[in-house]
Amino acid sequence: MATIRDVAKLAGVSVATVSAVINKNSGVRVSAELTRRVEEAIKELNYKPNRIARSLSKKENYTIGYIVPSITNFFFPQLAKAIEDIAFEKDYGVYLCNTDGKIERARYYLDSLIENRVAGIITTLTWEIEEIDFIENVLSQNIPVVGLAGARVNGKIDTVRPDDKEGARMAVEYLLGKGYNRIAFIGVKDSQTTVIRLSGYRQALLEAGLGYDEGLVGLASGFTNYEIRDIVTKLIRNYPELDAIFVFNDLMGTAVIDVLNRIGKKIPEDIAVMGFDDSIAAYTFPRMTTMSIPKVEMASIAMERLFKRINGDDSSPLDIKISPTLVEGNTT
Amino acid sequence: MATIRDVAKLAGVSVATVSAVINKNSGVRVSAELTRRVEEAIKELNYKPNRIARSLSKKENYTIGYIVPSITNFFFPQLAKAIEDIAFEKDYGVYLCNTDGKIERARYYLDSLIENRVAGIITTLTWEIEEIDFIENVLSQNIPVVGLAGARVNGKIDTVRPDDKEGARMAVEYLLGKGYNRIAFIGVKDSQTTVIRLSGYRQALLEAGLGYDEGLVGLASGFTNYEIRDIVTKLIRNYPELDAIFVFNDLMGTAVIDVLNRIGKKIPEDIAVMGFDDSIAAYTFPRMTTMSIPKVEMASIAMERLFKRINGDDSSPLDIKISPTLVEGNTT
DNA sequence: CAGGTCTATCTAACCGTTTAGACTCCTCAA
DNA sequence: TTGAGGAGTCTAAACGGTTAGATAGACCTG
Repeated sequence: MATIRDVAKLAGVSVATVSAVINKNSGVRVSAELTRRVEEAIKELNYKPNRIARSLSKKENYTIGYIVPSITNFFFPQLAKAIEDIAFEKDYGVYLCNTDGKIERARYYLDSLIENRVAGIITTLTWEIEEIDFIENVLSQNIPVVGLAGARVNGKIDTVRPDDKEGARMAVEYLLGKGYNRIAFIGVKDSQTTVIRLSGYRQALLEAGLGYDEGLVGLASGFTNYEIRDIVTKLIRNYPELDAIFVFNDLMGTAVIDVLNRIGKKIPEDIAVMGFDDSIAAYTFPRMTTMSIPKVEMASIAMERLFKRINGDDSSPLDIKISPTLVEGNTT
Repeated sequence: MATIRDVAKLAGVSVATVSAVINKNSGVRVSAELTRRVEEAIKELNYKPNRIARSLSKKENYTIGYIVPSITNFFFPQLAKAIEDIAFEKDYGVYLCNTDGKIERARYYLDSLIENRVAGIITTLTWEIEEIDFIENVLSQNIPVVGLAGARVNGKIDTVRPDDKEGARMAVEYLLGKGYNRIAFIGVKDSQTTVIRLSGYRQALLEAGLGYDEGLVGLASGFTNYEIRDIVTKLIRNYPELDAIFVFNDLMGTAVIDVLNRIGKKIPEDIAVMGFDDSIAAYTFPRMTTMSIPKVEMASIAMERLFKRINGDDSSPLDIKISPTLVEGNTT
């Protein structure tokens, strides 16, 4: 592969001149004649500057890392797209780091992103405690990190996320307003986001003067259908008067609908189902009622924060919450 | 940020020794005493090797690029996950390059991946002619490229893709077997994959002794609902006896179902709908009948080919076709 | 016309690794 | 006692860019 020295030799100039031609805007002026010769040589050799060498020399890397818990959860590709769009505009590349919910993979990627000297990292934090020291490790290497969606970890980094508690509260309030009053909640074990959404669910019930009954809360360890089947059937057995299920997110919501269909429950006549995040609600029939999270807006704000940090801003970290909005479907 | 020289100085050894300790398996032996001192210094300084420098020096880059037409099309994140999983195992990073269907973005990314000297590229080719010269450009820089899904471009690169023609033929054969005999096809304009799936549709009709009627084929320029609404209503107006629609992919299938629901058609009683790719069929209610593409298997084979090429294999390129399988749902 | 200024270009050091080859010891056989 | 061989460690030159500072003309100016 041709190098800048090959180009310089062929054009009969120095490497500095070639470099100046490549980086037109660097302030160094090159005569028309030499510019022409350099450009010809570049074409002749099909020369492509080596960004690795450039990064090393300039100590800057036009790459960011995006750490995502599950790229197959329909919610995240939409964030990924928004992130990638903005990065593209700014000439940044994006490293895709899918942790698959495994903390050792998050650890590996965080380390790997440091070693690759990325300019910054966008991450969805899902674990909580164990992550803190990794993040601090990254920050101590002067690589900014911004949390996108997920739960807040500490006050050390900017976070941009949906107002999960308020969103869940609104969702349950909506269900109550529709006349449902035996509402279950199904979420994910060991998920801080579940804890927060659950607290909104609880608050709405208490505000309405209804008690909070732990028996109405089911937590699954993942998104696999058979576990959700157990949870749903158990709920129905224990609470025959159950008339609505508020589910942690859309993906899980589809699993719940599937189970209800199989056991012959009519939606929404027998039981209403409501999702959260609007990642897939628009693609189900009947359309699932859900709380929509403005993903593009959220990702934009996160990226904006990240680039501010990359450019040296060290004001104190912000925790930005974005309000979800109700999208009424036909499952309630 | 600490460098290898800082570590060497603190440990009182040479950089070569530090390097040997970091790369244990390099064959160079280091005494226990010096190893200990180096490791202590690394910890003390929180030293992380700079992979950019390493890449430059070793002329190898543990990164591959994944060029994807649309990360928000549910089909692709599933491929992305499979690719990322395999890359992770081999200690490779993945650059996510979302072209959004824009050829200038594909061009940009291909160039950028060359400049970043990635080890290889996995790409879904969607355009056809214009892409060829880009791909050749990449190959001429000795960066292997493997086509995953999408249509074949030329005989210069390995391609791994579903057998689209056979899959479409099977789909239509299945519909005919169920007794439907006025079957429309809806696809995407300027898509080579549409052309291929369409040819399978045509073949099945001809094999069954039914004619091929161009009026039954609708092509949309994208996946937006209102355009699909026009296509569907026009089809129904022109062919009142229409009893089934075979749709290019699942994503589009959901749009078709949505339109049919809105105009009061019952599925599958009035009209059957069948998708392709099984990217989202499992999440719709009723579950959509579709042709399933074994995504993980396909991605694995593509990655296997890519790593063979990275390791110098230059046997002639293969075009590997994977047979889709029918997944019967409740929309037919 | 000497000296100053400006412009275009070049030389060489540097970014942080890897690694070939040189250099020391040390051991052991002849 | 000598010298060959090997183990452990080091020095210094790459890798392919960027860029500060040097250099050489060209052009003014008093």
